[in-house]
Amino acid sequence: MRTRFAPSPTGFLHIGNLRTAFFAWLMARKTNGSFALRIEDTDRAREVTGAVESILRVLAWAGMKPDEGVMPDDAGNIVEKGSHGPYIQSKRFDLYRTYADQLLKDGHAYRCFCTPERLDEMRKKQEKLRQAPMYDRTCLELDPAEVEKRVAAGEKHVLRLKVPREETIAYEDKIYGPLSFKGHTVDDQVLLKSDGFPTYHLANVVDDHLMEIDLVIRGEEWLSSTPKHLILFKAFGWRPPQYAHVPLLLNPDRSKLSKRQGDVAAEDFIKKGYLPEALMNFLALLGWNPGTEQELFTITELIESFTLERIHKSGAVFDLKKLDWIQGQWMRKIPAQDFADRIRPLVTVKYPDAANDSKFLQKAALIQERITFFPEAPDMLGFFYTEPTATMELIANPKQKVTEADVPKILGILKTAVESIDEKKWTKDAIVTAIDAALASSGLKKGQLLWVLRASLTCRAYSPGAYEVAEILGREKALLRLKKIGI
RNA sequence: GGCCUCAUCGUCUAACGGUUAGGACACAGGAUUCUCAUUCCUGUAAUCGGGGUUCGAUUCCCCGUGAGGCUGCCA
Repeated sequence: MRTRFAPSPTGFLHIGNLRTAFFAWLMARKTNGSFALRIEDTDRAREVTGAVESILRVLAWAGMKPDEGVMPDDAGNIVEKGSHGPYIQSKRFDLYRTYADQLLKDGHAYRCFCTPERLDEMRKKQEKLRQAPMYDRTCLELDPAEVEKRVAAGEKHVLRLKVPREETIAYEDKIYGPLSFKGHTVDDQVLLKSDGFPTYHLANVVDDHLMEIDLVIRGEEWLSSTPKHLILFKAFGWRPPQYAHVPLLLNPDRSKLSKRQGDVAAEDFIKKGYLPEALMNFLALLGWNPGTEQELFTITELIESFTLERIHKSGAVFDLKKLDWIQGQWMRKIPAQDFADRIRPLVTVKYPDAANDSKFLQKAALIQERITFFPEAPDMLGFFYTEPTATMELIANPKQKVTEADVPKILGILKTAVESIDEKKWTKDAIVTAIDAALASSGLKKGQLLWVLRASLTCRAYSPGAYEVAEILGREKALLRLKKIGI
Protein backbone atom coordinates (compact mmCIF):
# COMPACT_ATOMS: atom_id res chain seq x y z
CA MET A 1 0.00 0.00 0.00
CA ARG A 2 1.07 3.55 -0.65
CA THR A 3 0.51 5.70 2.40
CA ARG A 4 1.67 9.16 3.27
CA PHE A 5 2.22 11.56 6.08
CA ALA A 6 1.53 15.14 5.08
CA PRO A 7 2.29 17.62 7.83
CA SER A 8 2.29 21.34 7.38
CA PRO A 9 5.41 23.11 8.60
CA THR A 10 3.59 25.41 10.98
CA GLY A 11 5.41 24.48 14.16
CA PHE A 12 6.32 21.52 16.28
CA LEU A 13 5.18 18.02 15.40
CA HIS A 14 2.18 17.18 17.52
CA ILE A 15 2.37 13.88 19.36
CA GLY A 16 -0.99 12.91 17.85
CA ASN A 17 0.37 13.50 14.38
CA LEU A 18 3.34 11.34 15.24
CA ARG A 19 0.94 8.53 16.06
CA THR A 20 -0.98 9.08 12.82
CA ALA A 21 2.27 9.04 10.87
CA PHE A 22 3.26 5.86 12.69
CA PHE A 23 0.04 4.10 11.73
CA ALA A 24 0.58 5.10 8.10
CA TRP A 25 4.18 3.93 8.26
CA LEU A 26 3.15 0.62 9.85
CA MET A 27 0.64 0.00 7.08
CA ALA A 28 3.26 0.70 4.43
CA ARG A 29 5.74 -1.65 6.10
CA LYS A 30 3.15 -4.33 6.69
CA THR A 31 2.13 -4.38 3.04
CA ASN A 32 5.63 -3.89 1.62
CA GLY A 33 4.30 -0.63 0.28
CA SER A 34 5.64 2.85 0.34
CA PHE A 35 5.48 5.60 2.93
CA ALA A 36 5.72 9.10 1.50
CA LEU A 37 6.44 12.32 3.31
CA ARG A 38 4.81 15.33 1.74
CA ILE A 39 5.08 18.87 3.03
CA GLU A 40 1.84 20.85 2.89
CA ASP A 41 3.06 24.40 2.94
CA THR A 42 0.17 26.15 1.23
CA ASP A 43 -0.31 28.64 4.02
CA ARG A 44 2.58 31.05 3.79
CA ALA A 45 1.42 33.10 6.73
CA ARG A 46 1.66 30.28 9.21
CA GLU A 47 4.94 28.81 8.03
CA VAL A 48 7.61 28.40 10.69
CA THR A 49 11.27 28.16 9.75
CA GLY A 50 12.94 24.99 10.91
CA ALA A 51 9.67 23.11 11.17
CA VAL A 52 10.52 20.69 8.37
CA GLU A 53 13.88 19.93 9.94
CA SER A 54 12.18 19.31 13.24
CA ILE A 55 9.60 16.96 11.72
CA LEU A 56 12.33 15.03 9.92
CA ARG A 57 14.36 14.79 13.09
CA VAL A 58 11.46 13.35 15.04
CA LEU A 59 10.60 10.83 12.35
CA ALA A 60 14.21 9.70 12.18
CA TRP A 61 14.31 9.38 15.94
CA ALA A 62 11.18 7.27 15.85
CA GLY A 63 12.70 5.02 13.20
CA MET A 64 10.34 6.02 10.42
CA LYS A 65 12.29 6.56 7.25
CA PRO A 66 10.17 7.85 4.39
CA ASP A 67 10.47 5.68 1.31
CA GLU A 68 9.86 8.68 -0.84
CA GLY A 69 9.26 12.36 -0.50
CA VAL A 70 11.07 14.81 1.70
CA MET A 71 13.90 13.35 3.74
CA PRO A 72 17.41 14.01 4.94
CA ASP A 73 20.27 12.68 2.83
CA ASP A 74 23.41 11.11 4.28
CA ALA A 75 24.92 14.50 4.91
CA GLY A 76 21.81 15.67 6.69
CA ASN A 77 20.59 17.99 3.96
CA ILE A 78 16.92 18.00 3.16
CA VAL A 79 16.29 16.41 -0.21
CA GLU A 80 13.41 14.94 -2.16
CA LYS A 81 13.43 11.41 -3.47
CA GLY A 82 10.89 9.45 -5.44
CA SER A 83 9.15 9.39 -8.75
CA HIS A 84 6.02 11.28 -7.75
CA GLY A 85 7.61 14.58 -6.83
CA PRO A 86 7.93 17.32 -6.11
CA TYR A 87 6.76 16.51 -2.62
CA ILE A 88 6.64 20.04 -1.36
CA GLN A 89 3.36 21.67 -2.24
CA SER A 90 4.76 25.13 -2.74
CA LYS A 91 6.69 23.66 -5.67
CA ARG A 92 3.49 22.34 -7.20
CA PHE A 93 1.46 25.51 -7.48
CA ASP A 94 1.25 25.44 -11.28
CA LEU A 95 -0.22 21.98 -11.03
CA TYR A 96 -3.01 23.08 -8.72
CA ARG A 97 -3.86 25.97 -11.01
CA THR A 98 -4.16 23.64 -13.95
CA TYR A 99 -6.49 21.34 -12.13
CA ALA A 100 -8.47 24.24 -10.74
CA ASP A 101 -8.96 25.55 -14.28
CA GLN A 102 -10.23 22.15 -15.28
CA LEU A 103 -12.84 22.22 -12.51
CA LEU A 104 -13.89 25.68 -13.56
CA LYS A 105 -14.18 24.65 -17.18
CA ASP A 106 -16.20 21.55 -16.29
CA GLY A 107 -18.58 23.52 -14.10
CA HIS A 108 -17.50 21.95 -10.81
CA ALA A 109 -16.19 25.22 -9.49
CA TYR A 110 -17.00 28.90 -9.77
CA ARG A 111 -15.40 32.24 -9.14
CA CYS A 112 -16.38 34.17 -6.03
CA PHE A 113 -15.72 37.88 -5.60
CA CYS A 114 -17.14 38.21 -2.12
CA THR A 115 -14.92 40.10 0.27
CA PRO A 116 -13.96 38.72 3.66
CA GLU A 117 -16.03 41.51 5.16
CA ARG A 118 -19.14 40.48 3.31
CA LEU A 119 -18.62 36.86 4.23
CA ASP A 120 -18.21 37.85 7.81
CA GLU A 121 -21.44 39.78 7.75
CA MET A 122 -23.20 36.91 6.04
CA ARG A 123 -22.10 34.46 8.69
CA LYS A 124 -23.20 36.74 11.49
CA LYS A 125 -26.61 37.05 9.92
CA GLN A 126 -26.88 33.30 9.49
CA GLU A 127 -25.90 32.76 13.05
CA LYS A 128 -28.56 35.16 14.22
CA LEU A 129 -31.15 33.28 12.19
CA ARG A 130 -29.80 30.06 13.69
CA GLN A 131 -28.78 28.80 10.31
CA ALA A 132 -25.65 26.86 9.54
CA PRO A 133 -22.96 29.33 8.44
CA MET A 134 -22.41 28.48 4.80
CA TYR A 135 -21.58 30.39 1.69
CA ASP A 136 -24.86 31.72 0.23
CA ARG A 137 -23.82 31.30 -3.41
CA THR A 138 -24.24 34.95 -4.30
CA CYS A 139 -21.48 34.69 -6.88
CA LEU A 140 -22.86 31.51 -8.40
CA GLU A 141 -25.75 33.62 -9.70
CA LEU A 142 -23.43 36.08 -11.42
CA ASP A 143 -23.80 36.60 -15.13
CA PRO A 144 -20.92 34.87 -16.97
CA ALA A 145 -20.19 37.97 -18.99
CA GLU A 146 -19.92 40.04 -15.85
CA VAL A 147 -17.62 37.47 -14.31
CA GLU A 148 -15.34 37.68 -17.33
CA LYS A 149 -15.32 41.45 -17.12
CA ARG A 150 -14.42 41.51 -13.46
CA VAL A 151 -11.69 38.89 -13.94
CA ALA A 152 -10.29 40.89 -16.87
CA ALA A 153 -10.30 43.97 -14.69
CA GLY A 154 -8.11 42.08 -12.27
CA GLU A 155 -10.63 41.98 -9.46
CA LYS A 156 -9.58 39.75 -6.59
CA HIS A 157 -11.50 36.54 -6.26
CA VAL A 158 -11.36 32.95 -5.12
CA LEU A 159 -12.42 29.69 -6.69
CA ARG A 160 -15.14 27.76 -4.91
CA LEU A 161 -16.21 24.15 -5.17
CA LYS A 162 -19.74 23.81 -6.50
CA VAL A 163 -21.12 21.19 -4.16
CA PRO A 164 -23.84 19.02 -5.67
CA ARG A 165 -26.45 19.85 -3.07
CA GLU A 166 -28.98 17.24 -4.06
CA GLU A 167 -26.50 14.38 -3.74
CA THR A 168 -25.66 12.30 -0.74
CA ILE A 169 -21.98 11.61 -0.35
CA ALA A 170 -21.38 8.20 1.13
CA TYR A 171 -18.26 6.22 1.69
CA GLU A 172 -16.92 3.52 3.92
CA ASP A 173 -14.30 4.65 6.37
CA LYS A 174 -11.77 1.96 7.25
CA ILE A 175 -12.26 2.77 10.90
CA TYR A 176 -15.68 4.40 11.27
CA GLY A 177 -17.48 2.19 8.79
CA PRO A 178 -20.22 3.45 6.46
CA LEU A 179 -20.66 7.21 6.60
CA SER A 180 -22.88 9.57 4.66
CA PHE A 181 -23.32 13.29 4.31
CA LYS A 182 -26.13 15.20 2.66
CA GLY A 183 -24.84 17.49 -0.08
CA HIS A 184 -26.78 20.51 1.12
CA THR A 185 -24.92 20.43 4.43
CA VAL A 186 -21.55 20.70 2.71
CA ASP A 187 -20.20 24.20 2.19
CA ASP A 188 -18.86 25.47 -1.14
CA GLN A 189 -15.27 25.20 -0.06
CA VAL A 190 -12.69 27.70 -1.29
CA LEU A 191 -10.29 25.81 -3.54
CA LEU A 192 -8.01 28.58 -4.71
CA LYS A 193 -7.34 31.57 -2.50
CA SER A 194 -7.30 35.09 -3.90
CA ASP A 195 -3.51 35.00 -3.94
CA GLY A 196 -3.72 32.03 -6.26
CA PHE A 197 -2.57 29.51 -3.63
CA PRO A 198 -4.57 26.34 -3.26
CA THR A 199 -6.26 25.46 -0.01
CA TYR A 200 -5.57 22.21 1.76
CA HIS A 201 -8.59 20.58 0.20
CA LEU A 202 -7.57 21.08 -3.41
CA ALA A 203 -3.88 20.42 -2.94
CA ASN A 204 -4.53 17.37 -0.84
CA VAL A 205 -6.84 15.73 -3.36
CA VAL A 206 -4.66 16.54 -6.35
CA ASP A 207 -1.56 15.24 -4.61
CA ASP A 208 -3.08 12.09 -3.18
CA HIS A 209 -4.24 11.25 -6.68
CA LEU A 210 -1.04 12.15 -8.50
CA MET A 211 1.09 10.42 -5.89
CA GLU A 212 -1.09 7.35 -6.18
CA ILE A 213 -1.83 7.19 -2.49
CA ASP A 214 -4.29 4.39 -1.92
CA LEU A 215 -4.72 4.68 1.83
CA VAL A 216 -5.08 7.99 3.62
CA ILE A 217 -4.66 7.74 7.38
CA ARG A 218 -5.38 11.03 9.12
CA GLY A 219 -6.90 12.42 12.30
CA GLU A 220 -10.58 12.37 13.06
CA GLU A 221 -10.69 16.14 12.76
CA TRP A 222 -10.74 15.58 9.00
CA LEU A 223 -13.86 13.46 9.04
CA SER A 224 -16.14 16.43 8.35
CA SER A 225 -14.20 17.57 5.32
CA THR A 226 -13.99 14.17 3.72
CA PRO A 227 -17.18 14.71 1.66
CA LYS A 228 -15.53 17.76 0.09
CA HIS A 229 -12.59 15.63 -0.91
CA LEU A 230 -14.81 12.90 -2.26
CA ILE A 231 -16.74 15.47 -4.33
CA LEU A 232 -13.45 16.66 -5.76
CA PHE A 233 -12.33 13.17 -6.66
CA LYS A 234 -15.61 12.62 -8.43
CA ALA A 235 -15.43 15.96 -10.22
CA PHE A 236 -12.00 15.04 -11.54
CA GLY A 237 -13.17 11.58 -12.42
CA TRP A 238 -10.57 10.00 -10.19
CA ARG A 239 -10.87 7.02 -7.93
CA PRO A 240 -10.57 8.19 -4.33
CA PRO A 241 -8.21 6.49 -1.90
CA GLN A 242 -9.44 4.58 1.10
CA TYR A 243 -9.77 6.75 4.16
CA ALA A 244 -8.98 5.73 7.69
CA HIS A 245 -9.72 8.40 10.26
CA VAL A 246 -7.91 7.85 13.49
CA PRO A 247 -9.56 8.84 16.79
CA LEU A 248 -8.11 11.85 18.53
CA LEU A 249 -5.73 11.96 21.45
CA LEU A 250 -7.34 13.66 24.42
CA ASN A 251 -6.44 15.76 27.43
CA PRO A 252 -7.39 14.33 30.83
CA ASP A 253 -10.58 16.44 30.57
CA ARG A 254 -11.32 14.70 27.27
CA SER A 255 -10.84 17.72 25.05
CA LYS A 256 -8.52 17.50 22.05
CA LEU A 257 -4.98 17.04 23.29
CA SER A 258 -3.44 20.46 23.47
CA LYS A 259 -0.61 22.50 24.87
CA ARG A 260 -1.56 24.12 28.14
CA GLN A 261 -2.45 20.77 29.63
CA GLY A 262 1.00 19.30 29.16
CA ASP A 263 3.51 18.49 26.51
CA VAL A 264 2.17 17.81 23.05
CA ALA A 265 5.25 18.39 20.93
CA ALA A 266 6.96 15.14 20.02
CA GLU A 267 10.29 16.84 20.66
CA ASP A 268 9.32 17.45 24.27
CA PHE A 269 9.13 13.72 24.81
CA ILE A 270 12.49 13.20 23.18
CA LYS A 271 14.00 15.87 25.39
CA LYS A 272 12.56 14.27 28.48
CA GLY A 273 14.48 11.12 27.66
CA TYR A 274 11.82 8.76 26.46
CA LEU A 275 13.07 5.87 24.37
CA PRO A 276 11.65 5.69 20.87
CA GLU A 277 10.75 2.07 21.58
CA ALA A 278 8.69 3.16 24.57
CA LEU A 279 6.98 6.17 23.04
CA MET A 280 6.02 4.38 19.84
CA ASN A 281 4.87 1.32 21.78
CA PHE A 282 2.69 3.53 23.93
CA LEU A 283 1.34 5.54 21.01
CA ALA A 284 0.40 2.37 19.15
CA LEU A 285 -1.62 1.20 22.12
CA LEU A 286 -3.66 4.40 22.19
CA GLY A 287 -6.73 3.54 20.19
CA TRP A 288 -5.40 0.25 18.97
CA ASN A 289 -4.99 -3.15 20.56
CA PRO A 290 -3.69 -6.43 19.23
CA GLY A 291 -6.63 -8.50 20.43
CA THR A 292 -4.29 -10.35 22.76
CA GLU A 293 -3.02 -9.33 26.15
CA GLN A 294 0.40 -8.40 24.88
CA GLU A 295 1.35 -4.82 25.72
CA LEU A 296 5.04 -4.63 25.06
CA PHE A 297 5.85 -4.61 21.38
CA THR A 298 8.99 -4.17 19.36
CA ILE A 299 8.58 -2.28 16.12
CA THR A 300 8.83 -5.54 14.22
CA GLU A 301 6.06 -7.07 16.30
CA LEU A 302 3.95 -4.00 15.73
CA ILE A 303 4.37 -4.25 11.98
CA GLU A 304 3.20 -7.82 12.22
CA SER A 305 0.25 -7.31 14.55
CA PHE A 306 -1.06 -3.95 13.45
CA THR A 307 -4.36 -3.78 11.61
CA LEU A 308 -6.74 -0.91 10.93
CA GLU A 309 -9.64 -3.13 11.93
CA ARG A 310 -8.50 -3.10 15.53
CA ILE A 311 -8.31 0.65 15.83
CA HIS A 312 -11.36 1.73 17.68
CA LYS A 313 -13.52 4.76 17.32
CA SER A 314 -13.40 6.81 20.47
CA GLY A 315 -10.70 9.23 21.49
CA ALA A 316 -8.04 8.16 23.95
CA VAL A 317 -6.78 10.13 26.92
CA PHE A 318 -3.04 10.48 26.90
CA ASP A 319 -2.01 8.76 30.13
CA LEU A 320 1.52 9.74 31.13
CA LYS A 321 1.58 7.19 33.97
CA LYS A 322 1.28 4.31 31.58
CA LEU A 323 3.80 5.85 29.22
CA ASP A 324 6.28 5.99 32.09
CA TRP A 325 5.63 2.39 32.97
CA ILE A 326 6.30 1.32 29.39
CA GLN A 327 9.37 3.50 29.43
CA GLY A 328 10.63 1.69 32.52
CA GLN A 329 10.00 -1.66 30.89
CA TRP A 330 12.03 -0.68 27.86
CA MET A 331 14.82 0.81 29.94
CA ARG A 332 15.20 -2.54 31.64
CA LYS A 333 15.39 -4.36 28.32
CA ILE A 334 18.45 -2.46 27.13
CA PRO A 335 21.57 -4.68 27.07
CA ALA A 336 23.82 -3.74 30.01
CA GLN A 337 26.71 -2.55 27.88
CA ASP A 338 24.45 -0.41 25.70
CA PHE A 339 22.86 1.07 28.76
CA ALA A 340 26.26 1.97 30.21
CA ASP A 341 27.42 3.47 26.92
CA ARG A 342 24.28 5.49 26.74
CA ILE A 343 24.47 7.09 30.18
CA ARG A 344 28.23 7.47 30.37
CA PRO A 345 28.40 10.74 28.46
CA LEU A 346 25.66 12.19 30.63
CA VAL A 347 27.41 11.17 33.83
CA THR A 348 30.73 12.42 32.52
CA VAL A 349 29.38 15.90 32.04
CA LYS A 350 28.76 16.12 35.75
CA TYR A 351 31.53 13.80 36.95
CA PRO A 352 34.51 13.80 34.56
CA ASP A 353 36.02 10.80 36.35
CA ALA A 354 33.34 8.63 34.81
CA ALA A 355 35.07 8.96 31.43
CA ASN A 356 37.90 6.59 32.37
CA ASP A 357 36.14 4.63 35.03
CA SER A 358 36.89 0.94 34.56
CA LYS A 359 34.02 0.02 36.84
CA PHE A 360 31.45 2.08 35.02
CA LEU A 361 29.64 -0.92 33.58
CA GLN A 362 29.12 -2.39 37.04
CA LYS A 363 27.87 0.90 38.39
CA ALA A 364 25.49 1.36 35.51
CA ALA A 365 24.08 -2.11 36.09
CA LEU A 366 23.14 -1.11 39.63
CA ILE A 367 20.84 1.65 38.50
CA GLN A 368 19.37 0.15 35.38
CA GLU A 369 16.41 -1.41 37.11
CA ARG A 370 15.77 1.70 39.14
CA ILE A 371 15.91 4.29 36.44
CA THR A 372 13.12 5.69 34.28
CA PHE A 373 14.97 8.33 32.26
CA PHE A 374 18.60 8.56 31.21
CA PRO A 375 19.06 12.06 32.61
CA GLU A 376 18.49 10.67 36.09
CA ALA A 377 21.71 8.68 35.86
CA PRO A 378 24.25 11.31 36.98
CA ASP A 379 22.35 11.97 40.16
CA MET A 380 21.83 8.28 40.86
CA LEU A 381 25.54 7.57 40.50
CA GLY A 382 26.77 10.74 42.15
CA PHE A 383 27.90 9.10 45.37
CA PHE A 384 30.48 7.07 43.46
CA TYR A 385 32.22 10.18 42.21
CA THR A 386 32.09 12.51 45.19
CA GLU A 387 32.87 12.06 48.84
CA PRO A 388 29.47 12.76 50.31
CA THR A 389 28.86 13.50 53.96
CA ALA A 390 26.28 11.53 55.84
CA THR A 391 24.20 13.20 58.52
CA MET A 392 23.03 11.64 61.74
CA GLU A 393 19.55 12.45 60.61
CA LEU A 394 19.95 10.03 57.74
CA ILE A 395 21.75 7.27 59.57
CA ALA A 396 19.69 7.16 62.72
CA ASN A 397 16.46 5.95 61.24
CA PRO A 398 13.57 4.87 63.47
CA LYS A 399 12.02 2.87 60.67
CA GLN A 400 15.19 0.79 60.51
CA LYS A 401 15.30 0.64 64.29
CA VAL A 402 18.56 2.52 64.39
CA THR A 403 18.72 5.09 67.17
CA GLU A 404 21.29 7.77 67.51
CA ALA A 405 22.75 5.88 70.46
CA ASP A 406 23.19 2.75 68.37
CA VAL A 407 25.18 4.41 65.66
CA PRO A 408 28.70 4.41 67.18
CA LYS A 409 28.42 0.76 68.10
CA ILE A 410 27.12 -0.27 64.67
CA LEU A 411 29.76 1.79 62.94
CA GLY A 412 32.40 0.06 65.01
CA ILE A 413 31.12 -3.35 64.08
CA LEU A 414 31.02 -2.42 60.42
CA LYS A 415 34.54 -1.07 60.45
CA THR A 416 35.84 -4.21 62.10
CA ALA A 417 34.00 -6.38 59.61
CA VAL A 418 35.36 -4.46 56.65
CA GLU A 419 38.86 -4.49 58.05
CA SER A 420 38.68 -8.24 58.49
CA ILE A 421 38.45 -8.73 54.76
CA ASP A 422 41.66 -9.00 52.87
CA GLU A 423 42.12 -6.30 50.27
CA LYS A 424 42.72 -8.89 47.59
CA LYS A 425 39.59 -10.85 48.47
CA TRP A 426 37.26 -7.89 48.38
CA THR A 427 34.18 -9.32 46.69
CA LYS A 428 30.52 -9.09 47.35
CA ASP A 429 30.52 -12.64 48.71
CA ALA A 430 33.31 -11.82 51.11
CA ILE A 431 31.46 -8.76 52.31
CA VAL A 432 28.26 -10.71 52.82
CA THR A 433 30.17 -13.34 54.80
CA ALA A 434 31.92 -10.78 56.96
CA ILE A 435 28.73 -8.90 57.72
CA ASP A 436 26.93 -12.14 58.54
CA ALA A 437 29.67 -13.09 60.94
CA ALA A 438 29.61 -9.69 62.59
CA LEU A 439 25.86 -9.87 62.79
CA ALA A 440 25.87 -13.17 64.61
CA SER A 441 27.97 -11.89 67.47
CA SER A 442 26.41 -8.46 67.70
CA GLY A 443 22.83 -9.30 68.60
CA LEU A 444 21.68 -6.69 66.11
CA LYS A 445 19.25 -7.08 63.27
CA LYS A 446 20.53 -7.38 59.76
CA GLY A 447 18.56 -4.36 58.72
CA GLN A 448 20.17 -2.21 61.39
CA LEU A 449 23.61 -3.10 60.17
CA LEU A 450 22.94 -2.82 56.49
CA TRP A 451 21.00 0.39 56.74
CA VAL A 452 23.92 2.08 58.44
CA LEU A 453 26.37 0.55 55.98
CA ARG A 454 24.44 1.66 52.93
CA ALA A 455 23.63 5.10 54.30
CA SER A 456 27.25 5.69 55.30
CA LEU A 457 28.57 4.65 51.92
CA THR A 458 26.05 6.48 49.79
CA CYS A 459 24.79 9.17 52.13
CA ARG A 460 21.43 8.81 50.51
CA ALA A 461 18.00 7.80 51.69
CA TYR A 462 17.81 5.40 48.81
CA SER A 463 20.30 3.90 46.45
CA PRO A 464 21.45 0.54 45.16
CA GLY A 465 22.15 -2.11 47.77
CA ALA A 466 24.82 -1.88 50.45
CA TYR A 467 26.77 -4.96 49.39
CA GLU A 468 26.90 -3.98 45.73
CA VAL A 469 27.94 -0.42 46.49
CA ALA A 470 30.58 -1.56 48.95
CA GLU A 471 32.03 -4.01 46.48
CA ILE A 472 32.37 -1.44 43.72
CA LEU A 473 33.60 1.29 46.03
CA GLY A 474 36.48 -0.93 47.20
CA ARG A 475 37.73 -1.72 50.66
CA GLU A 476 39.74 1.41 51.13
CA LYS A 477 37.06 3.82 50.10
CA ALA A 478 34.38 2.00 52.03
CA LEU A 479 36.48 2.14 55.14
CA LEU A 480 37.18 5.78 54.59
CA ARG A 481 33.51 6.62 54.38
CA LEU A 482 32.70 4.61 57.47
CA LYS A 483 35.41 6.39 59.42
CA LYS A 484 34.46 9.75 58.09
CA ILE A 485 31.15 9.62 59.85
CA GLY A 486 33.23 10.08 62.95
CA ILE A 487 30.42 9.94 65.44
C1' G B 1 -27.21 26.86 16.32
C1' G B 2 -26.11 23.21 12.07
C1' C B 3 -23.49 18.77 10.31
C1' C B 4 -20.71 14.49 11.69
C1' U B 5 -18.81 11.15 15.31
C1' C B 6 -18.26 8.65 19.82
C1' A B 7 -19.86 6.23 24.80
C1' U B 8 -17.13 -0.76 29.32
C1' C B 9 -13.27 0.22 35.99
C1' G B 10 -10.05 6.94 37.47
C1' U B 11 -7.04 5.88 32.61
C1' C B 12 -5.73 2.52 28.17
C1' U B 13 -8.66 -1.48 26.66
C1' A B 14 -10.92 -7.14 25.90
C1' A B 15 -15.40 -9.79 25.50
C1' C B 16 -19.16 -14.70 17.10
C1' G B 17 -26.23 -12.19 21.67
C1' G B 18 -25.13 -16.69 26.64
C1' U B 19 -18.23 -14.90 30.74
C1' U B 20 -18.41 -14.85 38.27
C1' A B 21 -17.72 -8.56 32.36
C1' G B 22 -11.05 -10.29 31.29
C1' G B 23 -6.10 -7.72 31.05
C1' A B 24 -2.79 -3.45 31.77
C1' C B 25 -1.54 1.39 34.16
C1' A B 26 -2.72 3.93 38.57
C1' C B 27 -4.29 3.12 43.66
C1' A B 28 -4.42 -0.06 48.34
C1' G B 29 -2.54 -4.28 50.95
C1' G B 30 1.02 -8.25 51.22
C1' A B 31 5.62 -11.29 49.93
C1' U B 32 10.99 -10.78 48.77
C1' U B 33 14.63 -7.16 50.46
C1' C B 34 19.36 -3.10 53.92
C1' U B 35 16.56 1.78 51.51
C1' C B 36 14.45 3.05 46.83
C1' A B 37 13.27 0.55 42.62
C1' U B 38 12.52 -4.13 40.31
C1' U B 39 9.87 -8.80 40.70
C1' C B 40 5.69 -11.74 42.59
C1' C B 41 0.74 -12.29 44.99
C1' U B 42 -3.98 -10.15 46.52
C1' G B 43 -7.69 -6.42 46.60
C1' U B 44 -10.94 -1.93 45.42
C1' A B 45 -13.09 -0.44 40.82
C1' A B 46 -16.87 -0.29 34.85
C1' U B 47 -21.07 -1.76 30.69
C1' C B 48 -24.33 6.70 30.63
C1' G B 49 -30.13 6.65 31.17
C1' G B 50 -34.91 4.97 29.22
C1' G B 51 -37.50 2.11 25.96
C1' G B 52 -37.76 -1.87 22.57
C1' U B 53 -36.11 -6.82 19.70
C1' U B 54 -34.86 -11.62 22.01
C1' C B 55 -35.58 -17.33 26.06
C1' G B 56 -31.27 -14.11 26.95
C1' A B 57 -28.53 -7.89 25.67
C1' U B 58 -21.97 -4.67 27.08
C1' U B 59 -23.18 -6.52 22.18
C1' C B 60 -28.80 -5.22 17.66
C1' C B 61 -32.68 -0.94 17.01
C1' C B 62 -34.95 3.77 18.74
C1' C B 63 -35.12 8.05 21.96
C1' G B 64 -32.64 10.79 25.42
C1' U B 65 -28.12 12.43 27.97
C1' G B 66 -23.09 13.42 27.93
C1' A B 67 -18.51 14.17 25.32
C1' G B 68 -15.66 15.40 21.03
C1' G B 69 -14.67 17.15 16.03
C1' C B 70 -15.94 20.37 12.07
C1' U B 71 -18.57 24.77 10.97
C1' G B 72 -11.74 30.05 7.91
C1' C B 73 -9.29 32.78 1.40
C1' C B 74 -5.73 27.35 8.64
C1' A B 75 -4.13 22.64 8.14
